[in-house]
Amino acid sequence: MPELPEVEVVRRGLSRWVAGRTVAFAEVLHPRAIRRHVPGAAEFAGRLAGRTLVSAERRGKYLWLPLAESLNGSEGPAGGIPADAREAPPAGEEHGAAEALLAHLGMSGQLLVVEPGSTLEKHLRVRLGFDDGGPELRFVDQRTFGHLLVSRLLPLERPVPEPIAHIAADPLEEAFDDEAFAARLGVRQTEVKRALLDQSLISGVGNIYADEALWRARLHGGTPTRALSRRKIDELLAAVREVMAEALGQGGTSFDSLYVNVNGESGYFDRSLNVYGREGEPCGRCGAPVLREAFMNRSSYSCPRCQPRSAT
DNA sequence: ACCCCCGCCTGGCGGC
DNA sequence: TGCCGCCAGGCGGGGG
Repeated sequence: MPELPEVEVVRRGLSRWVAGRTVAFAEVLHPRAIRRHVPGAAEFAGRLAGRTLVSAERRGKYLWLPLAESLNGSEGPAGGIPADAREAPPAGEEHGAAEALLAHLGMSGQLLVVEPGSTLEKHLRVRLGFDDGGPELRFVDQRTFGHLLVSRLLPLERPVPEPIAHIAADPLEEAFDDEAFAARLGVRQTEVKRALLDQSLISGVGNIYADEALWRARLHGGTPTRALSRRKIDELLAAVREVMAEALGQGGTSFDSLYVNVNGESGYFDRSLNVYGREGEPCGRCGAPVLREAFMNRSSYSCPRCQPRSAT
């Protein structure tokens, strides 16, 4: 279940293995995977053919690859070498990219870099081949919550694809404004866990890292945001960043083989989770059994002693 | 405008 | 053993 750290691991893989390469063909094997690309599968494939994937960008859980007209002018050498030596230029400008290939992995999406001849994955949805004859990029997604599309890149200070203009900066971006976030929490009529999951306030935080950050900050998710002091909000943001940085250091969280990084290796941060999925197990801080509560047709996990409902 | 919550989709698995 | 139904997840959009 990819959240921000896992998506960042994938971005790095794309940056290393795919950036700078030119698409020879795109093949859509399941129309649902491109359902948000309104003009449809044929248009999607046509839009990508011949374009160079300039770089790999991320905001929250979204990934995008700015598109340029072919950089090399013509086809590269056959059996080409992966673009691992060069970090491609940043989004847009240098090559005038005004469009991007946008991806959201949903809960089971994978972007795999594999040899062209290799066996097609059972849940393969979209396939991109390159003009250098090197490894393909494959979008594999069992539960089809993820999707790909090509869209316009908005000419902002940091260009972002049009469909995600409403997604807030994530807490690992320099552009994330702690003070503005705190101010918005101060006037919201909602609970802190709902706020953490609201991608228009802060992006990239999913159910797992919300629970882990709340545990670290000793906050119950049901606490009204207006009850939080500025200091407590700072603690919470620090906790979010901490848990994400640790996960990133370990290559992302993985509970099963559904999540793998761009080369097919699983992360293992799940061994480090303190409360998520640990109902009944002792809290690592105080020993009280971890509590599981229903939340939005799923679950929240917390320590009943370290995270009392009234804490501010 | 703000906030809440349903529905989307699939496969693994628990229970009968 | 087989089948049914529940559960997981992010997020768009509709309803209140």
